[in-house]
Amino acid sequence: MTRSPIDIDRLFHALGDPTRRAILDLLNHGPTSVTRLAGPLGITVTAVAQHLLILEDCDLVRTEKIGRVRTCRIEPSGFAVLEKWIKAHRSHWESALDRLGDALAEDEGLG
Amino acid sequence: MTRSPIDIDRLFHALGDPTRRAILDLLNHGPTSVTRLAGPLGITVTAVAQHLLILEDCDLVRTEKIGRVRTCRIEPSGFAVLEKWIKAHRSHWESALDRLGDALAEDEGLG
DNA sequence: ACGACACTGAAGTAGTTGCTTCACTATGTC
DNA sequence: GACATAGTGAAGCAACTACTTCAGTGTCGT
Repeated sequence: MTRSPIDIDRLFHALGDPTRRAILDLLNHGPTSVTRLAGPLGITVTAVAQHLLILEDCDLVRTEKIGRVRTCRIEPSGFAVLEKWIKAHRSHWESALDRLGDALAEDEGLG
Repeated sequence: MTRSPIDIDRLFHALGDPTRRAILDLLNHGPTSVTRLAGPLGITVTAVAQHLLILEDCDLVRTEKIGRVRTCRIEPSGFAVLEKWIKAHRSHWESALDRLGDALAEDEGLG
């Protein structure tokens, strides 16, 4: 339904930050709380909460607050969008490889 | 280990900008010059050159200056790094799907 | 040689980002 | 009820980003 470029824009932007990828790595070991994320990352819970908003916004993470604890976990649908983008572009850079081969065969003639 | 090198950091950051992805889209139609990129993008050649430095830095684009014209083309190796990162992380969010399916089923659209 | 062309380098700027601190609410425990 | 715990909201700040303009440098056509 959402095939706008804004989707992939937010997705790449979210993944472009090392702290956010570190959060994803931590969540790969299983769901955990905001405070338990902040510890190993060496930043405040406020900072983690801000990152989580961004990660949730592009469906890389899903969070659910039960009582006073917000439990965070990996949300696969965001990654699916990423894979879709790559799949859509793979043919192009594969053909770039072919073109390189052609260029090597014909050597020159570009302008 | 899946400890992210600086490589993937620059890669995601490069792809996080819509103008840079637009440059890649233009280059998908074949190699072209800096000036010919600047036109459809509606920005100055200086801005394009700055983007190209970033794209070259993470091997998404390769450029070659012949005479006074710098010819830019898709460089597949950067995309290969991206695919490698995804391949390394896919199992994690697939197991997240399993965990989710085991826990409960909220309605969420996944194509 | 001269001017048009393609690009480069430096410097500046408005807007964004990642993080902080402080004050606050809501929940669990005694 | 009192206190600690878990997280939220607002405001502020230093660093960064994407662009610009202006002044070059090198190259091509005539």
